[in-house]
Amino acid sequence: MKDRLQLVTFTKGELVLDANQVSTKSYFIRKGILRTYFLKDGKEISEYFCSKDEWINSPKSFMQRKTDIYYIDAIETTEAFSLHVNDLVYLFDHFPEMERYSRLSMGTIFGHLMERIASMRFASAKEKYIHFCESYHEIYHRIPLGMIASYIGITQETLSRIRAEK
Amino acid sequence: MKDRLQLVTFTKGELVLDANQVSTKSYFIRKGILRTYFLKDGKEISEYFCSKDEWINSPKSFMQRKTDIYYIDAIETTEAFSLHVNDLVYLFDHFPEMERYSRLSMGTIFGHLMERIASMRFASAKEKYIHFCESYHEIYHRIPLGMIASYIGITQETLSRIRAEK
DNA sequence: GTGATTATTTGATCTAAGTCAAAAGTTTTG
DNA sequence: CAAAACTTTTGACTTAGATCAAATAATCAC
Repeated sequence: MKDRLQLVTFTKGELVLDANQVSTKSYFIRKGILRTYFLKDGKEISEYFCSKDEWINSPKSFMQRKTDIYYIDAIETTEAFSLHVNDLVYLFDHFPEMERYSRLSMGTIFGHLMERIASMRFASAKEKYIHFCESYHEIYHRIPLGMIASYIGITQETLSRIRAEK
Repeated sequence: MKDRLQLVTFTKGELVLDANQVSTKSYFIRKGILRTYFLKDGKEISEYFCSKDEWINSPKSFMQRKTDIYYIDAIETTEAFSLHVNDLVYLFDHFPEMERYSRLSMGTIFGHLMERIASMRFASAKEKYIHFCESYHEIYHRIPLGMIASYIGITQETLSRIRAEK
C-alpha cells in the first residue's frame, strides 16, 4: 500500500490539474490548500477548497476517465499524497469492503452538496459569506477575497463591503 | 429479484416520505412524477423532480439510515417499483459488480449537482428558468409554476413575468 | 528594498428581482 | 355544477447587489 502513495509538493500558485487532462490522481492533503475552479467568460470561478486530511480530484473526470471543465491549483504551498486511479481500483478489487465505505461516504458528500445548493438559493450575500466561513472555518481566513466571492457567487466589491461593515 | 420489487401507486398530492421517517425504500418510477422538497419558514422548497425510469429516495437518509430534512410527494398520480434498502444491500453483497456500477453512476450525479451549483450562482432568473426547462425538458410543463420557482430560487411572481414576456 | 504587479477598498450610479396587494384563472369537491 | 380552495397573473413600489471607475494597500520579483 505504502508504495502506492507518493508524497508530492506544489508551490503556491502551481497548476495541479489542467482542464484538458484526465484527472488520474487523487491527492490526500497533508499541509496547505488546493482548490478546484473552472473558467467562465475568462474568469476563474472557485468550485471548492480542500485542506489537511481531505481528498481532492476532479470527480467526474476521475471516476469516468474523461476530461471535464475543472482545473486544480495550489492556493498555498501544499504537501499531499497522490494515489493513482489504477491503484485505487486495485484496492477496490482486493478490499471489497472499501466499496461499501466509499458508497457510505458518498451519502455525506451528497448531503454537503445539497445543503450548498439550498444555501445558494435563499441566502443574502451576507448569509452566503457566513455560511462559507462556517463550512470552511479552519481555513476561510487563508483564502483570498476574490476566490471566496466567486465561490459564493457574489462580486468582490460586495464581499469587501460585507467584511467592512462588521 | 422480481419479488424484491413491489409495484406501488401514489395518488396526486400523496406524501411518499415524511421528513421524520428514515428513507428505507428507493422508488423506480414507471409513470408519473415524484418530488423531493424541504421546508423553509413553513414554505415548501422543491429540491428535485423524478419521472419515468428514474430512482428517487432521500439520499443521505437512505444511505446512512437516519432521518434527514427531505419530504417526498407525488405531483401526479404515480406508479413505481419500490426496493427496500435491505434488498439493495443483498444485491450489492451478491453482485459485487453492482458496487462498481453504482460508483460510476455517482460520477454522473456529481456532475449534475456541480453543474446545478454553477448555474445557481451566475445565471439571471431567466437563464435559471431556461436551464431548468432544459434539464427537465421531458416534464417541465407538468410541474406547477410555484414549485419551479422554489426549485430555481426565485419568486413565483418573477417566474410568471418571465413566462409572460416571451 | 524598490518598482511593478496583483488584491482590496471606496464611491457613485443603475437595474433585476423582491415585496405587498389585489385581480383573474383553474381545479377540486361536495 | 357551483362554491371553495388553490394557482397564476398583473401592478406599483422598494431594495440588494451589480457595474464601472478610480484610489489604496499588499505582495512579489529582481
